Amino acid sequence: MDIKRKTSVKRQAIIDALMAVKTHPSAEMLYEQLKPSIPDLSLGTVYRNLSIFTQEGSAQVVAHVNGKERFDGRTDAHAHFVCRKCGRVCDLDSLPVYENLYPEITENYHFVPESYSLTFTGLCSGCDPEQ
Amino acid sequence: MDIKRKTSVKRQAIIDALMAVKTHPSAEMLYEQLKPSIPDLSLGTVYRNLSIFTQEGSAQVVAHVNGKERFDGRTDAHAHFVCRKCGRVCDLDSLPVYENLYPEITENYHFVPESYSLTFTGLCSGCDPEQ
DNA sequence: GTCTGTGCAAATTGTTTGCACGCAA
DNA sequence: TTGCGTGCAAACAATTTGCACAGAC
Repeated sequence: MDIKRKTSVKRQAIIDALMAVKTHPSAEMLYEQLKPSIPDLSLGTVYRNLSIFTQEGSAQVVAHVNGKERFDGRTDAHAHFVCRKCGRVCDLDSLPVYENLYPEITENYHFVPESYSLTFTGLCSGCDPEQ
Repeated sequence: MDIKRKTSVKRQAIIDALMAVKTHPSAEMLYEQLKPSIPDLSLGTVYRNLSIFTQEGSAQVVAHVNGKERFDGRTDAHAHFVCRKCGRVCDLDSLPVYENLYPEITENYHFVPESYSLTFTGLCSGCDPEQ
């Protein structure tokens, strides 16, 4: 039995914005982005809806940068890169996928994996002094 | 030029405890563990030193569970498993290591990886209803 | 003596929540 | 009309920080 949800302009705007964007925004970044077009939006609503999306599986937390959760509207398995200097979070496509390790983990540890996250940390192209 | 550090009984006790333990404790878990043997230890000191260790590279944050950072005194590359029900954090040894992907990432994205984290989430052996 | 380490408590800050009202069904 | 959705502000909780003193060198 699913939880009843009504449609809502704000809820839809939040998930739309999250899916349209590649910045893996924090709740506040989303709020700032949407505020101009939805002046009566409140930060609490962004938090509430992000929490719902995360539980439903339509969004996920992909990183913690400077103490803030960063969200992703993509739900397919893919890796991320976090710049330790500027805090940028980027998708890394074209990397191998690791669901094939699930059986090995279950066999060796008797844990049942449901998802995984692969995150690389370092300097991004804008912050690497060598570039 | 390194930052000057004096030796300190408490600082040593904190890193010793972190390295001796496989629970990937939070700051408070470490505090509770050490408090009996070091009655005048303060939680702020645990936080301060964990922050130093993390910056130095002698410890790392390996997960966020229920809003709390979880630390690891192991610095070699290895994966982790986080139980979404009980919050246990375990090492997964014997999984492949992914530093070999660094050159590919640099070539494709012009990012310079310095470390990575591979974390599986699911149910642990104590929480899986099938077991 | 100088400078780092620490206890303590207050401050900070990301996130959650209670409440009254708005709005979809 | 019913009950979820939201603004607002207060509450919460993890973490950080200022300050005065303790201890290492």
